[in-house]
Amino acid sequence: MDKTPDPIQELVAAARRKQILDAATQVFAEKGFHRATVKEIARVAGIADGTIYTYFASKTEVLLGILHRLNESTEREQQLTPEREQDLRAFFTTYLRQRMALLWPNAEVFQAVLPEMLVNEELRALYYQQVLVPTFTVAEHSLRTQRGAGQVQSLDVSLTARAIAGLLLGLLTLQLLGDEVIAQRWEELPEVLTSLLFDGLQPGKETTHE
Amino acid sequence: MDKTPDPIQELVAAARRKQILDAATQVFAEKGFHRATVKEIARVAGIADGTIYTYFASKTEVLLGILHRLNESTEREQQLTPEREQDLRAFFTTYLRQRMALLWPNAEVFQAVLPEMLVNEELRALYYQQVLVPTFTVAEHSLRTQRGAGQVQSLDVSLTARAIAGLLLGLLTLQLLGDEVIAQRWEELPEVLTSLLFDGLQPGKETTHE
Amino acid sequence: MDKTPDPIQELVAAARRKQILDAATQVFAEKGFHRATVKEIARVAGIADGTIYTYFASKTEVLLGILHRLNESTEREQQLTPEREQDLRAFFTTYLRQRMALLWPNAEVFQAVLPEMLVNEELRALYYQQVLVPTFTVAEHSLRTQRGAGQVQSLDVSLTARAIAGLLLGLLTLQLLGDEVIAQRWEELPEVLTSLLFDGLQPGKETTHE
Amino acid sequence: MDKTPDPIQELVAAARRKQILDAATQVFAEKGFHRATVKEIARVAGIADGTIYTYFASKTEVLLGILHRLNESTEREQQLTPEREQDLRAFFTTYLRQRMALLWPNAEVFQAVLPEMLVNEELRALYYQQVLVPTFTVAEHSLRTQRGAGQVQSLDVSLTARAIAGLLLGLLTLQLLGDEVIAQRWEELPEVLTSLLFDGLQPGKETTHE
DNA sequence: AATGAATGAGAATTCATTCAT
DNA sequence: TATGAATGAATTCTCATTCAT
Repeated sequence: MDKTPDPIQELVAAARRKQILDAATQVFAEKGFHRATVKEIARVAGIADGTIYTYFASKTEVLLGILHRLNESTEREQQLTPEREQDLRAFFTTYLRQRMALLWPNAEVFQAVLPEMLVNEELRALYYQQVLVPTFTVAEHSLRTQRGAGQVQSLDVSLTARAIAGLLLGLLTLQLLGDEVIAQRWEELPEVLTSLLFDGLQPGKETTHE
Repeated sequence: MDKTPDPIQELVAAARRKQILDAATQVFAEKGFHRATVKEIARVAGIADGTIYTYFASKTEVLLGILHRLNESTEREQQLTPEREQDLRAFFTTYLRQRMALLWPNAEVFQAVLPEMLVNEELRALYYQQVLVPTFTVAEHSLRTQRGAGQVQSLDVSLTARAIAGLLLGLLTLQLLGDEVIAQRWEELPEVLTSLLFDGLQPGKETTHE
Repeated sequence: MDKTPDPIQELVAAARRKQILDAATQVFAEKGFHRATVKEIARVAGIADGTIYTYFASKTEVLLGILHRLNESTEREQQLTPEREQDLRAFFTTYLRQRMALLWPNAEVFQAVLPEMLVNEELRALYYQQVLVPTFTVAEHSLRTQRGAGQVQSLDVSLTARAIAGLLLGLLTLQLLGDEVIAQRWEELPEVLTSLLFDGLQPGKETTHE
Repeated sequence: MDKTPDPIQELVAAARRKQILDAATQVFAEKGFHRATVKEIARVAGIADGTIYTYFASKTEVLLGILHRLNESTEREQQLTPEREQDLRAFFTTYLRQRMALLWPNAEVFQAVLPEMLVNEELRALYYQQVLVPTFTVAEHSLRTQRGAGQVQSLDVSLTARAIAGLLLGLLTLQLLGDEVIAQRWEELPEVLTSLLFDGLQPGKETTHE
């Protein structure tokens, strides 16, 4: 009478979930949440429409499932963050490179999920709490640590963390909006951004770093 | 056979268009493009459903109408951009303040329009060509001018312009995603960002500007 | 308080009616009753939508108007029928030629009106009473007269009259359905049909008439 | 990935198609194509609106479906046509009787489909190619054969075939337009028409056939 | 568990008709 | 009378979700 948590069943179920979420991510990204139909997702996943409802209660839950998966992978990344002190500048470049390497393949997920988030309270809250807050927290903590060590000047930690996060988010968005310069030179961005954030716009300072 | 362009009729028609676009902007922002119904837009505009089709061929055309309006106001702003040389830093703060003052009230429009843009090729192309390209062009030109005058160090103009645009776009997006810090401290951002971009993250430089 | 039957006004009104009916005939024939819009009819007539309602109570009434006009012209034709006794055969050819000359230009009207008649009781009754019944009556009378004069064999007058009417109606319909043979050889039909109806299909009789 | 054509499913699907086409034929005939609503067709078929779209892509496709069915049954009839030589006259009566027996029960279909055909290019072409052309071809062939055998006088085969087809079509149309004489005496028509076409209108010939 | 046909609520759009100007 | 913008009922079609097999 009890649920027998058959481990094999669970593996199969997990695989099906992944299958569905992968398909949904692709279709949501291509067509957007509303234009994407459950039928199409099922087709891409290679299963019948109805089967999706064995694993997810609704189309919206599928989107939430994508978000949760994103969240899990984000959590794993968080650790990557504060590497040991080398040159702070070098560290920062590495950090950016890491984050962007994570952002790039998730661009599709982001594209799938962002629009609906702007509109769906529940989704937005979930994403904010589970992805953004931890990101900010880690970043703020990192900044504070560096500042304490005198590595970073005394700036507004909260807003700076958000500015850096926003910078990446914004660049990703611009790329999704069709900017080819960003798309083609994505690799160069970590360096350019590091230069921008360390040397600033003002001249005569680039010598400072050296 | 010809239309006699009765100026009074035109005024009335323009007012109706505005009425519809205002209502649509609000409803799209609240519910997103798809969840927003024509009926609801009409209700908010205080007219009958069918009347919308006297002014716009389809729901999508209403969205395009919003975009065109945004485009027009953006065009007007572009001129504001390169103000007189004072302290470059002060100029930059002012510039950011202007742009953000424009962004803030248009947040709703942006929220209404962005999601659909990520998914609708035509819309995306339109926005990119009519809003982003001019913005980048102006910004790049400005940066080049300053650099020529030795005011700005030798950096990658294209990517830097995009970085700054992306920074603002990303911060706006974060705010739309529910970040209250940004929402509450929006006013402070120009200063903080100027500081970030001029002084950089590295310590010991804040004295440079003084 | 009374209606002043200003004769000039009446002329103008009659002209407007004609203008509208002409336009409606054309548009109904092209698009069918339902696909034809009042707006389109008005456009073709060169007036505003609303104006049509000054002259006709509804779109259906416009169709009825077309039918009435057809009826009037049909009435006028009826007289043409029983021409002088010459060779009966020659008379019949002439008769067919006349009727077909009337049918041909009215093909458009017929196309406009027939489909709706098959579906609209009122319209059907009207057409039947005002166009078909008189036609049959005249034809039957004519047949009876000829038969009395020994010119026509003793056949079923009612059904024969209908057969001849149906023959013309059917050929017209076939042509409207796209038969190019009929369209191109419309002129020859009176002779061919006369031959068919007088000589019959059986061989060895064609000599009879000679 | 492939569809396994489950024969039971196919039977069920075929039954549903028939169910829908039957209902549509009835409703189209009663109300005409445009006044007929999908909702009404579904109601008559005893299914939900949406179900119709599982089997037909659009309302127009339902009409095409009716036409295809008509076409298939017409194809089957074509074979019936040229029966063995007996008295040619008797043959012709039989032929007419057959065709009219086919026409009569299809009157409803014809009524449903004709009006839209007069207006819809695609439909018209389809009907012409698939129903009329084969009919003419068979009829012309039959006439030529008979003529070759000296059974039929030397007449214009093309136009004669069309005249006979038009005769039946026209009589059917007159009946649909409400002529009660034709409706009540439908059974007698083959004889009367045979008499008309063999004996002709001219007197003195009725003896020929005897 | 998987299937996919059936469901029916809901949405965009059309258009005959009205009516203030 | 003429106009044509406004109206809103009505219609086609879509698609998330259910459920019998």
